[in-house]
Amino acid sequence: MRIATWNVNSLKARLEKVWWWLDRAEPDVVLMQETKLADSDAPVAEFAERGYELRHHGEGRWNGVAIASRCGASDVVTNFGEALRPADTPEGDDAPYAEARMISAVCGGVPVVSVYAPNGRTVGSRFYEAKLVWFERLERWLQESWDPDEPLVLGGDLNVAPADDDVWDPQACHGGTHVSPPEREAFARLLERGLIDAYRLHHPEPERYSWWDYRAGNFHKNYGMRIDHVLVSAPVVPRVSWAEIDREARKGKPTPSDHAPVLIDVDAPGKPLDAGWKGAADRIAARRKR
DNA sequence: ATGGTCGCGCAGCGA
Repeated sequence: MRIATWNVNSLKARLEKVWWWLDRAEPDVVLMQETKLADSDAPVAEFAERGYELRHHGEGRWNGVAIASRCGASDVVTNFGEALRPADTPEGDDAPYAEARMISAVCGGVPVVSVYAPNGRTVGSRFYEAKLVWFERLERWLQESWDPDEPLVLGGDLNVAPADDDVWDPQACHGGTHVSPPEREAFARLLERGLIDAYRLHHPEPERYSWWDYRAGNFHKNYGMRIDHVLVSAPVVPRVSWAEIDREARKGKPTPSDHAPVLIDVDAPGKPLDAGWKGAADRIAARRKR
């Protein structure tokens, strides 16, 4: 079973790219973020034509998460099992319930979760504080709804680069969001709880990113961050046969998302996929000199 | 290396 997570940066704008990528990677389950759609606008029929059941949770315009699965999607939970609250809800503990950032389902016998952590904007802002509160809510949901001895695959845009190897230039990123100690501690607590970074398990090498700013040719210089993650529980670890970040999906036309999909194969390996990292280092080094 | 680009939606904000 091939499971991917992909911040698509508008599912509506990305639809043609998504169809291309489904053909390319043949994933069984795709955890999506930033669909920017209301549930009523989710392209359920279009996914069904391609053999995927689409489960969507969003209000439109911002945020929005979804799960597309060709091996079933049962027991759907949205927003940590809470009702979405109006966006003008007072700040503080209500922040995790104001935006559509979490959906889970059981696909092919495996519980999967698609999450989109708040960006945080700037360290110390109320948006940053809300990001940390959101991580606390995620932790509590995990504690209440999952036994670490049970299978779980949690994927999404966590908006945290867990280590300095996960950013193109730690000095340049220092002081910003995604790398601050409290954010990294929130990520580390997920690992302490029993989740394992499946990509890192298979790829210890540095300079592997999942997001690159659209601007300034950052993708072509590989100035990025590894902020999209697939975390798996201990029972799943020995079943993960392969992991990749498909940087090919960040290229070309139609316009790509600013994020690349992160994929794992659970049990039997899926279709072979050249994610385009081999030889990229030399080409990138040449570009940086220009 | 706080923006040179996107998406949304029609001005300017969020990422």
